[in-house]
Amino acid sequence: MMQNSFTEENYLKIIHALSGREGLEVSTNALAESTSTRAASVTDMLRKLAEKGLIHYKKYQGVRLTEAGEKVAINVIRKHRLWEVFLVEKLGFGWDEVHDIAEELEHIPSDHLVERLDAFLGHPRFDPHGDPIPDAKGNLTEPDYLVLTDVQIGEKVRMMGVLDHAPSFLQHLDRAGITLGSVIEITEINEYDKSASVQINENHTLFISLEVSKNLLVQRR
Amino acid sequence: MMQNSFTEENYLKIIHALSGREGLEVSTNALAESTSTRAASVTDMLRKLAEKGLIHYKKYQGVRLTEAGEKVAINVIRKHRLWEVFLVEKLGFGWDEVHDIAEELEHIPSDHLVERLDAFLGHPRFDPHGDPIPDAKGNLTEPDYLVLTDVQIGEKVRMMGVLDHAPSFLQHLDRAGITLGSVIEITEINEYDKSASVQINENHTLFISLEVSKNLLVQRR
DNA sequence: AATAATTTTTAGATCAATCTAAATTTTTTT
DNA sequence: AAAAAAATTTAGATTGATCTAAAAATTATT
Ligand SMILES: [Mn+2]
Ligand SMILES: [Mn+2]
Ligand SMILES: [Mn+2]
Ligand SMILES: [Mn+2]
Repeated sequence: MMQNSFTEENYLKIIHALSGREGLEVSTNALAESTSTRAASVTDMLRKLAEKGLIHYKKYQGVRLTEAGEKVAINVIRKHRLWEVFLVEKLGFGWDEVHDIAEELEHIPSDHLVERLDAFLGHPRFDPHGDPIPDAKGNLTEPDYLVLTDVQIGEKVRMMGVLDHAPSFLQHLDRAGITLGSVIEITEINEYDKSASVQINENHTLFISLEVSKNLLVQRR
Repeated sequence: MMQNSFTEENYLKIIHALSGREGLEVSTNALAESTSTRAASVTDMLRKLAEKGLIHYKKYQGVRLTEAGEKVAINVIRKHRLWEVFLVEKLGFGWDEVHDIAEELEHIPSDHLVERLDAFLGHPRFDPHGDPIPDAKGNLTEPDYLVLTDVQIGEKVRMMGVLDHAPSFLQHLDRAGITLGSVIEITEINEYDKSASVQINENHTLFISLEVSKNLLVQRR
């Protein structure tokens, strides 16, 4: 049986991400957007992936992953996140620098390698952005965090992840002193623009915009 | 300026290997052999590499690397060997298991990554097979070892590297208890087939065939 | 030096992944 | 329910890396 190409793996990973935990149908245009290609190219690839039994595809109806496709996608995600842990924990990269490199490393095809890397890293459960790492059997459990916009004034929550993975956002958090595990207390919310004053780790206060709040995943304690 | 593809990098690396330290011309057929492709495909690729200024190529005359091509080739070799060190030293792979994986990892394109990996590994000078690792500036100095067939009876030498990198050969050495750094003393050479009796680390004796002797690099002490 | 053998290149396809432009289908609006 | 708009697919090209078969150039042999 033939291997999947980088391109195919990227499609599967993106379909997984876009279909969310409910496994909704993903549209051709959404994929064109995410893969930075044209809709016509997406259609071609969808026919191929369907051919290989990796997606359910009926013309004009959008796509979902098959069991087989889901397995491939989750394995790519596992590799991506393990490599990110390696880059940050072992090589000293910042969390804002690792995505693009992991985007390449995730396609290195060796089960043996992944399992040894996982052991070397101490079987981490989360990547540097707080995203859960699927286990060797392909189980991926998304913890149900809340978005900071759903938190009331006075509540103390813990920062557990981000929705936006863009370097610029991560660097913005660095400058604000917000990292995974930070304790955040909302002290004030401005009605006008929903910007907020927050206290970080009970020691410094700062303003954050709605844009930032919308991209922070937190947990009640 | 466009990046070099995996394929181009592999060609450059192979041209480097085949042209040896004298920088001899490499033939189309030799490349076809090494790349497991047909001569016609090689010709196509050579035109492209010449176009990009990475090789000197005149039809029917064979090829040599340009300065630019040499630089790319050495960088790929540097990455290959650093990743091999990582796989053996950090992930616990055997020296017979790492070549194919490094063959993929060598193409991951990030200078930042290579330099951090190099530092993480403690700036190793040699890979798990005894091959020298080029430095960050692209200096690659081949130590001049001798082949075991050039050693006399009674001489004690140190095992420094291998000419054959095939897993089967490396496993054969494992079974024989010969590793990098082993002290080898030739106690007898059979005229008929040039097989030899050798003593390893002053503690055990064994027979090795000419085939093995021809592939062992050693150093006088 | 002529002929034969070998090596290398050219010609013409194929396959994967992409594109643009045009056609078709679905969805939304009137 | 038509018409208009949007989304999707098809048709036909292009590019990179490969192939086979045939032609051309080089090298070796008589
Ligand atoms: Mn990727
Ligand atoms: Mn991540
Ligand atoms: Mn390679
Ligand atoms: Mn090696």
